[in-house]
Amino acid sequence: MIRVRFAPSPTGFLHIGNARTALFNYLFARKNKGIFILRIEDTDTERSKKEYEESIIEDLKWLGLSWDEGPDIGGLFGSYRQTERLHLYREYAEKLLSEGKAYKCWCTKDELEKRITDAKQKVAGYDNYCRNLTESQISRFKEEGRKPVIRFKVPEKDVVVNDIIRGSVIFEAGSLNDFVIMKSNNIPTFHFAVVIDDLTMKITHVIRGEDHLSNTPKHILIFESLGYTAPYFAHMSMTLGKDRTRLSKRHGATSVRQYRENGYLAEAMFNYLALLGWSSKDNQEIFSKDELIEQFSLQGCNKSNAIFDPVKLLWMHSQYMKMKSASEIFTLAIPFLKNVGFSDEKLQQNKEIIEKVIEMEKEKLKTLLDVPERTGYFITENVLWDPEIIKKFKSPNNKKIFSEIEQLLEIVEPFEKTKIEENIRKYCQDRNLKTSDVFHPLRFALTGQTKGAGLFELIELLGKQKSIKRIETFLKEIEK
RNA sequence: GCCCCCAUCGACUAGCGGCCUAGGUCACCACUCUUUCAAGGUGGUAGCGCCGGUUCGAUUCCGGCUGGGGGCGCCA
Repeated sequence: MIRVRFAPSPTGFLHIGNARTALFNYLFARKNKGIFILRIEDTDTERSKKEYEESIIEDLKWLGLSWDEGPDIGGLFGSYRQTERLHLYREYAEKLLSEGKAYKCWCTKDELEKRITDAKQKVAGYDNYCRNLTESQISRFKEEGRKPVIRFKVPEKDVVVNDIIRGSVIFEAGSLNDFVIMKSNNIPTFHFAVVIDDLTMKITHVIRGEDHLSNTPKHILIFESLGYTAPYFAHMSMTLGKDRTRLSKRHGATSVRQYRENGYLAEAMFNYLALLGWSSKDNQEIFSKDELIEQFSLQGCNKSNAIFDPVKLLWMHSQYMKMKSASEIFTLAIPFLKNVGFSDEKLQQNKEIIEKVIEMEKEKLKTLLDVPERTGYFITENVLWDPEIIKKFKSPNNKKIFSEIEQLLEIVEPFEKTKIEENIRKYCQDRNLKTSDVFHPLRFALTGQTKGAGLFELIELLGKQKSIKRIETFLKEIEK
């Protein structure tokens, strides 16, 4: 049985790059009918926060991921929160200590710093000083009240990482120095905790970012020292920003939370992320979740880093918007409509008309955030006209046109789009007016917008009363 | 400084020695449709980083260089 995990540390919102890692793990698990595990790596007691754990879980669920074992649902191999498994790490550390595969290091920060710069070593970092301390040295350190860390005694041997995506990667002996596995506060470091957890949770495949490739020898060595074989590894390419540096604040929205708040649909994000660093052989771009699960393979993963392109995401997103029904979009857009001030009552009252407008505008809606902008003017009581644009329509001629159109609308029967169009076009012809000289100002008067749905269906939907009222108000406005 | 990974249009990618005059998607440009903004349709610009090998033949295999990314923490 294949078992994979996604192991975020709760030190911030779910990052897009991490979301992609989670997604690949998820796809791999589902494809192979395996188990997907969520594990919280909260051993950084300084930065970890419970709220972040909650938000990460929320965002993963929103994205459409589900797991079979995790901190929120439990499982046979729990706990799934590292701070709740501390006894385990201590147990294994003791074992290594007693077998002479690890040792206590009493060095202070200052001492370490000094020794490292003095030595000008090839390998940056610790010089394994505390490997061979005498009894008297140790008792002196104890008397001084020093709190030791536990370091792993790195054996002098080559380590080969057999990576599913990258092939075999060789790290030569001597490129690693003794690293800390237990901090002085008796909490494991990341390197130790991952191994113990992957071991005890029976993880079969470790799928993670390439930033961990260089750390993998450490993990393999720990597995071996404990008498186990390491799981399979697959190091996926990194997600970069436009300038080929790590995706960061500078590049705009970087957390899935932000995209969610900006009105993105989870399915589109899911689809886009899956295509970063992975592709099917047949040029397909739009995939349902099931298709993705069906077609995913680690062999299809690209080795080179991928740049996150919000523009392509947006295009893909608009494709998903088109696939949604008007009523689905309405429901999804409710929070965004409320954000601009429409009450629940108001929205429910106008549900039908909003859905009609959505139907009309659907092709143009790129995100849910566009919904209030493109439908709000239908249900608002007071249209707001941009004073700058109003200026353009202030001519006496326009006043005449508007009042005549008003009268014309008064008598159109039935009040539906073809009839309205017929009448207004005839009016233009009779007065020898260019249609565009009438259509554009009219749209602006009715909606306060210079863009939007087809003018005549817009008028029909607005209704006779509202249309006339708006023209009247607009006339007063341009008389000012 | 040492170690590791990577390298096809601006971006995501297909390509796994001859099917390549390098294909698709986004973006971009042009045309088209059109009462606006879009969307759509049609067409187009644009790429194998460089230098050496191997081979009858290299985008594809090997080496070097260059460039980009990552790691070397009592962060994860």
